[in-house]
Amino acid sequence: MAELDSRALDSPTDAGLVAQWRDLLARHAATACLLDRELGEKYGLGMSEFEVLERLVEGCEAEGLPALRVAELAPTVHLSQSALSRLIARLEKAGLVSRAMCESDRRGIMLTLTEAGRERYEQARPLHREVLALTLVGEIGPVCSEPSTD
Amino acid sequence: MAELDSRALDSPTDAGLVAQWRDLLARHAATACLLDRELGEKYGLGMSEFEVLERLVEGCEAEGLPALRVAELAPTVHLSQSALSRLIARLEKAGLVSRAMCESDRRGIMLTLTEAGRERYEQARPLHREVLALTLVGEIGPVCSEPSTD
DNA sequence: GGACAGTACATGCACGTGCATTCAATGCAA
DNA sequence: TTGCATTGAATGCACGTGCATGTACTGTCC
Repeated sequence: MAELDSRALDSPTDAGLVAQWRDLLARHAATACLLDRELGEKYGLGMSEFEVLERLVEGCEAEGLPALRVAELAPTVHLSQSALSRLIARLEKAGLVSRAMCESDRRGIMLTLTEAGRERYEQARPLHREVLALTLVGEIGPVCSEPSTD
Repeated sequence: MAELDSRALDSPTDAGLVAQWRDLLARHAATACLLDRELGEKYGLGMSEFEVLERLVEGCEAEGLPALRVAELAPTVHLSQSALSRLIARLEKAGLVSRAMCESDRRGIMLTLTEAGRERYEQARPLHREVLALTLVGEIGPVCSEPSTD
């Protein structure tokens, strides 16, 4: 007879899902916001910029190559293709990466981390880890640290 | 002698944090993207719009009041004050909520869910739960469902 | 009462994002 | 070889967001 109640209730399963989702949302918001603020303030990097630099470092170390294709990078960062393209343009303008045409497939773009790029990454990493340790451990506590709720 | 290695390595703790963060990022991206796409396509609601409607429904049910102050709503949605203000303006323009001056404190705004607003929420909720069930359970699997990676 | 700091919300502005489109290069088929 | 669908990446555009600011109102201290 539940259909008589216009305010349908969540099943226990759904309630759990919603709780999980809200916790995830809160953690994401807190971490992303703090990360953006801190990295931006101190190193001129956004969260995604840092992420891309990190993938670049890892990718190069893993394959021993000095460069990585944008197409390889794309699936690992959660950005649309256009957003990634512009992000890379920003990094290049900042002198942190350099774009070069890929010889084997001239549609592709090879990304190389510049010396400045690697340095910037190495400098920023401790702060990045610090933020994660701060926001990812323990209970989410009270409703904490929304954007502009310093 | 770790300082001789220019590529500092993460401590085991940090590595775990990073893994946790990446999982969270992936889940958030997948869920938020799908949620936005589905709710937007079928009910003309963004993820945050739905969230606000839901808080409104819950808040009213909890307090038995027909209205909620924006200030009460703010800390529960992970949006800046300005973003929330505009989101509410959108909801009002769509006829889903109505804004009224708060008598006890004339700076405040009382939000009321319209009949259309409640209906829209009730209609959209099953899809919302469906998406959560789809993206939140189990391992994150392969790098899945970035925006525009249909 | 009058001045003033603080709060609640709205708005101008710059910016990052996604979608749709465009352009170049590739692979395949006829 | 020519023609055509496909892929990699860049770009025009609209839109949602955060920051800084503005406006209205409240409470307090004098």
